[in-house]
Amino acid sequence: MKALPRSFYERDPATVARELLGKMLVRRLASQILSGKIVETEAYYGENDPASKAYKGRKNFNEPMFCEAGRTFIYMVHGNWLLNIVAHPKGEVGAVLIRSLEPLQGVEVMKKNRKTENIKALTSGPGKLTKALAITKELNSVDVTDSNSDLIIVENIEGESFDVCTSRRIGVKADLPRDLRFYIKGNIFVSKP
DNA sequence: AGGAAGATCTACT
DNA sequence: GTAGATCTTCCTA
Repeated sequence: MKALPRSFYERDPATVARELLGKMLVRRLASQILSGKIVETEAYYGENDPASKAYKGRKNFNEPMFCEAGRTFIYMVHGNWLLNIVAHPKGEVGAVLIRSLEPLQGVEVMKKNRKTENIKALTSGPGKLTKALAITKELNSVDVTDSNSDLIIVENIEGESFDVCTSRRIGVKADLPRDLRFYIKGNIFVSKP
């Protein structure tokens, strides 16, 4: 299992968000592996983006966004942990929010974590997928390019193709006049078609 | 101390 | 399908 290189994340957040679609997110637990295909993402910038956590400058909790690309940035909103991957060209600030996954390995564990038998409800939303994969603040700032990490992102199984759709970001109070949300067309695990 | 935040679940009109 | 309560941290006063 080979993680994507750091250079993948050292580009414009929107580009990274677009290209993360179809990649595999792998969560390594003590006894098992949980994984899912990334089907929905959103890009966030730094000081020029009013919706970004980094908008009001560097704080303790958003520290990772200002650091090396290719790490996680996890924070709590409305009682849910949300998973971001730090992504930006060197010297800039930005991150990509993982909004939903398609479950691949460890579905039974995910069902237990989510307390539901409904496959469609397992990972079809940013707060849901973190519960399903047992992602909490403990995984904040983990390096997803290091194959030894408990959370990594790897290249997709080859040969799969799909159409990409874009839209405005979801749930954002003050959005930029751009489409910064990307998702796989027709995938049932996308939170909002 | 108080309120806002990238959301989710439930229960209804 | 929409509306409301409630989820848990971190920020600002």
